[in-house]
Amino acid sequence: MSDSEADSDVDEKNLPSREECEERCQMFAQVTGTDTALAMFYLQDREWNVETALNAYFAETGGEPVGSGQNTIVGTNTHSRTQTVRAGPEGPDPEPHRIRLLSWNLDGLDPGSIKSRMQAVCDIINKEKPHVVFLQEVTPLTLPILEDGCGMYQVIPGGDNHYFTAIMLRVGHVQFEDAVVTSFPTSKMLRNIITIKCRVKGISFQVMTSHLESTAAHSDERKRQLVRAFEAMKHADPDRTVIFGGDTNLRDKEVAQVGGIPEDIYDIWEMTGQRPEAKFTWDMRRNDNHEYPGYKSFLRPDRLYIRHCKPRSKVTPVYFELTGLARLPSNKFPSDHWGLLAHFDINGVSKPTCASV
Amino acid sequence: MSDSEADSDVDEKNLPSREECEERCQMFAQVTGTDTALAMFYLQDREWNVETALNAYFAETGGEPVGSGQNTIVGTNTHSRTQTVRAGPEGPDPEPHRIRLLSWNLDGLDPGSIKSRMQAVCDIINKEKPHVVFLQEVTPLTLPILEDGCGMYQVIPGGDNHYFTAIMLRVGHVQFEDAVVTSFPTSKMLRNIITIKCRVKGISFQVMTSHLESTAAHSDERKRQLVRAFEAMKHADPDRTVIFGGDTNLRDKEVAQVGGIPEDIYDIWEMTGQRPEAKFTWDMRRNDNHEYPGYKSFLRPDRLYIRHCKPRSKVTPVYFELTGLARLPSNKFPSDHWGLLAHFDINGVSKPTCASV
DNA sequence: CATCCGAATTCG
DNA sequence: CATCCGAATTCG
Repeated sequence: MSDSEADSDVDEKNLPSREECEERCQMFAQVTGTDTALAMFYLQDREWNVETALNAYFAETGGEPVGSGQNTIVGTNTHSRTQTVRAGPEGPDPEPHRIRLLSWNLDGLDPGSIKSRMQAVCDIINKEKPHVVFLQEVTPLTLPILEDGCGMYQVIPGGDNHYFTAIMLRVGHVQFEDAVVTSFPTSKMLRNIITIKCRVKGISFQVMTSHLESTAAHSDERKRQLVRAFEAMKHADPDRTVIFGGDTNLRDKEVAQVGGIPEDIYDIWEMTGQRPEAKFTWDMRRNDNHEYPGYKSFLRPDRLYIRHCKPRSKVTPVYFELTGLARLPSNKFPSDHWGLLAHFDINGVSKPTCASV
Repeated sequence: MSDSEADSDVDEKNLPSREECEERCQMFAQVTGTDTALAMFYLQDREWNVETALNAYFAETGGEPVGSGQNTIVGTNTHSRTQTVRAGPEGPDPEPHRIRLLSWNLDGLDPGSIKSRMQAVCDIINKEKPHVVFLQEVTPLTLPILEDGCGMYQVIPGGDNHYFTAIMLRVGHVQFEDAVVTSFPTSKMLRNIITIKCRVKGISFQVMTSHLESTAAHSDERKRQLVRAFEAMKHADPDRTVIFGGDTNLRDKEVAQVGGIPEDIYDIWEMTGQRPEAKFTWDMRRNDNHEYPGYKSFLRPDRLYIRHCKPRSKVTPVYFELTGLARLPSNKFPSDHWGLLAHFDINGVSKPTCASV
């Protein structure tokens, strides 16, 4: 939406820096499953444009081209080059086997310290550099703060008034393919799902976030929405690794009441060992952003689910942690929810040798 | 329990009346699938004792004897003879193909007009003469009223304090075999199931009643109890027709939440045409035994379920009606619930010719 | 500008 | 002697 104001100070005819060229070789090698020597062969004749090089490679080798459909990676790559220059040169990926995803309900509805809370969220995102970020309770006021504060990210909001969800993709590291926003037909709270198809390190993903119907009183609608999300995961292209999550507002008994998690879908907190210290993502015992007299509830509304691609999984969830646990100078936490940071390893990929580091 | 105080005024050596003999011939013919001529042949040499005659018949023809197990029909038959004499002679069964079952929450907890309400219930039972009666909210005060007022019935209570369920069997028409009371382990309201094995017109039944956990707030416990009841129905002897019901306190969505009614179990109100006038068994719009300002709820807490015997069903539910719809002189209804009266037809049995009527 | 839990209670 | 509904509200 407001992602192009910084483009003018960069001459697109200039070649990228040596470090940037190395990074693009790594990316090409990652996506194609080849090596940096071949990458350099394709990139140096195409002004180091990764998309052009990849399309040429796939056209010659008969593989799948990048960026099919209406939304291609052209805009993303342009953005990527701009942003990468603005953010300064990066070295080669220190964790080529690792993919990270953050999900966070930002409590944009609480006006207290809203700007510094959102800036703290940006600082954490920029430090952790997750490839994909799921956000809930973004507002018209907080969206520009997040966009400005996370210049390295492409932001796809799921709404534009009151409060809504958004997905952020790390430019230059996530190849955006397609985004669709699907409303829940019987939601009384304008709830929906954002579904984005993208590639990360050569792996095709479908990432989906939602903020399912809130409060105990709306359990039935929430369960309907959960069932729809599970159905969408099940029916996604088998080639894609599907990750759905966000603020589901779920109670465990509700998951049981809809028949449990479907057979081929897994709760990422559960499959990474059910670490108790990462369980309660909304915990009044530790988080006093909202003070109510008398009660100290702790729940796990924020959840992530994965459905692997077929015929075999390409990533493995390896670690699940909470973030946003530190108080800000205002004495508030960034949100009343903790953020969820999930780490995935790419299966069967060992760290490549990095000759130039 | 208190079923023998009237025995002394009857000489057991006396032969039954002509009408009683005819009735016993009908019963024998019904059970054996023969005719009244053969029945008379067996009965007249055995002092018109139906059980002895039936056992002789089955011993000679290799069929299944009546009254296996610890609880035999001996006691019931003795009772039957007594009660029938006390109640006066009956003619032959005017509806030999018909079996009837009544279920009713009697609201014994409401002290208002309690005795006349319970007497009205007895009057209805004695008029309708259902073979089996399921009662809920019987109390220590109301149990003796029901026992005294329904002398033609054997009463098996499921508890003895506060309030509880009971099953009544029409003596001489229902052959009692066995009764078990099974507590729900997590009930906070002492709820249980009475399970009775019996025979009616030659058909083996397992009849079960319960008063499932009450109030909207205890939905989860109620659903657990429902699942247990369904499991008990499913696992009953395949030879038996199983009828479970009572005040289930169910809302339709709760049935859906436990996965719906199991495949081989049917809701008798539904399978008899879902007659709207027989739907709401607790209807504040029509029943003002309890007056609350402001709300007029109507629900269907009282339900009956059937699981047929294998390999094919022996009875068919044909009609489902409400009872207790008339105001008493006190202006109260017999209970705040209507009673459910279900009518079953025995499959493939046409009315026998009644030569002597 | 905003109040999310959940058992108990109110009130229509 | 007894208060069962259910959405909204309270209060811990």
